[in-house]
Amino acid sequence: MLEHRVPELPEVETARRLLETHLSGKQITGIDNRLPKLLRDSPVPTLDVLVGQRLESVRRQAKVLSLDFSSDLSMMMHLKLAGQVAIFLPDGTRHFAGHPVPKYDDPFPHKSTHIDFHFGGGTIFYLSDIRQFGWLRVMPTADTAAAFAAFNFGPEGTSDPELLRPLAAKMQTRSIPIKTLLLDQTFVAGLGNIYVDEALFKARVHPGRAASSLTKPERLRVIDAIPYALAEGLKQGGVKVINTRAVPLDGFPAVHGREGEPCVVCGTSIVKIRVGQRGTYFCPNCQPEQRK
DNA sequence: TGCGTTGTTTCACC
DNA sequence: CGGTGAAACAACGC
Repeated sequence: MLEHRVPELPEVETARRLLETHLSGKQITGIDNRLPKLLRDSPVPTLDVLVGQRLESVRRQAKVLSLDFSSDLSMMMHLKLAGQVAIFLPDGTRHFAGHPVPKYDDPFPHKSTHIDFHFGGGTIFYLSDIRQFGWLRVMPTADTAAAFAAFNFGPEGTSDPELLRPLAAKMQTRSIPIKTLLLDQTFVAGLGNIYVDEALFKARVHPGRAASSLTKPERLRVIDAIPYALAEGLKQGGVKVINTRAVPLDGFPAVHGREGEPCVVCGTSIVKIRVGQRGTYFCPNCQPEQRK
């Protein structure tokens, strides 16, 4: 079983920072696109128009990135579950965000590396996607606002808990499992399967409970746990790769992917169930199905 | 070989 | 019409 580091918001934000730090101000000198179908529903159906352009900024909303170039063109990008951003600098250092395949010390381009973006000065941005589920769209920068708006994203999960407070009332009106609600990007933007499990563990709420069944203290704990879990992930996503190896932080994730292992809080074995068709990990003692 | 995998969209149904 | 749950979809490893 492949170890997953699926691109959720912390990984996408890490990718944004890498792209902005290492590529902004640089000009694209050439693009080798070996998988043109990644441009799905793209208003401009080719990357060729970006050659010769300079990257000005990199924006993110939820898990969607926009690379904004000179001449008012933007490339929107979604890494979905297996996208990887790799930046090779002329000094030989490599910087990564997203899925762990290709591995950090593999030769590039890897067989799952689909696009090479060559930048002035010898910097290369490799976009890999072993599952080929991600997408790119090229459009005028002026059209990105409408393109972002069309996703109808809820508030950013990284927001101050105070700004997320209105979500408490909305939870009361929904009968679906709290986990399913938190995965809905129009409810709150940025949580994926891993961080939802982590947030609900932190909040001590069973993932399968109907959102409307949560008490007020539970709703507030869930809201507080959303930015907490994302910040924990960002802390790890931002960890530098040392000697071409990613170093996981101790204790994270606390429950996701740890079936049968002891809960870090109480030692009870972590249990895996399915909630809304998703593999779901939780501690049956810390997150009881019946309110305590 | 069919199942599991995730983020997102679509669809049937009440 | 809207909420809900399930299926579909992308590709591939096991």
